[in-house]
Amino acid sequence: MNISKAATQAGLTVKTVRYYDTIGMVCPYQNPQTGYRDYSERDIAKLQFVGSARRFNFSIKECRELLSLYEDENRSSETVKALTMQKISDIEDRLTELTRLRDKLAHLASACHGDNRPDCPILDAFSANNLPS
Amino acid sequence: MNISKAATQAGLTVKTVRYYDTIGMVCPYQNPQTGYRDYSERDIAKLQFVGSARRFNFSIKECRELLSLYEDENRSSETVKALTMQKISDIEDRLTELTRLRDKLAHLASACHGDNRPDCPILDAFSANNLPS
DNA sequence: TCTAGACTCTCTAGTAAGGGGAAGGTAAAG
DNA sequence: CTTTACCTTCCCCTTACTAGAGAGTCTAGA
Repeated sequence: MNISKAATQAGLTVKTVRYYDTIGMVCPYQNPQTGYRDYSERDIAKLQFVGSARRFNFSIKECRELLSLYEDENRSSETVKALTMQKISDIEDRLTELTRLRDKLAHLASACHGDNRPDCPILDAFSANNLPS
Repeated sequence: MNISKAATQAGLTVKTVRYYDTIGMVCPYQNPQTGYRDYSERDIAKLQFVGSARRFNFSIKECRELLSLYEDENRSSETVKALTMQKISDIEDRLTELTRLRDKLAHLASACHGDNRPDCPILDAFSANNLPS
């Protein structure tokens, strides 16, 4: 299967699929005459797997780890679960941080009348070295 | 004031402060003999301002915009408020997305026993091209 | 068979926002 | 006067791709 069909099957772009080859994550057979890549069903499955994991916020490095577990017939599920729990924890940290930022910005915005007058509580807060700790 | 003191005052690293000079955001006087940067009080205030805005998740580009408003004596607050409301909206979109991801991952993790058996609902979900839409 | 258009390849460069570290000049303290 | 602590520029590294140039290849229709 050529690269554009492979990309479509996996819900990725051609550029991304090619990128996954260059970084050694999903490497299809490559015709030595033409240089064209040829994706097997197994390659497609791997692309889909990586695509899903990426959409679940796993980094490329983590995807590599998950992929090797995915391909290991004798794997145990504990490593996968640990990775996932860690990812959940990362996401929750980010959620906390973003929630706090939103609340602070909303507070500033509510104090700003937003009209043509030059005084602005938002800029005042920033210039006061107001750190969103 | 030398760059390391300026950085400390603004809660930034020296590298970051130097970077803000090279991209033309906060450019101090630079001694033509030694090449040393010399930060004025006004430069420090601008660094603090940018530092705060960055910590509030504004991009460099947005910081530039805010900074020019900050320096404009005849500004009106409506542009600042609009930028802030847009930023709040961006953050809320991200919050929604991350919350959905966390919930889906938590669901998968709860279905995974996480022991030494090789079957794993998390990997199964990924390989099933389960898209976190 | 020829050709047009669609597809593929590699390669370079760019993105955001700096971080790491080398090589070399300068300032301040003892 | 020397040591140490700064400072400078320069270049590469990071993440996860994306854009585009220039050139080769495949396929369908005339």
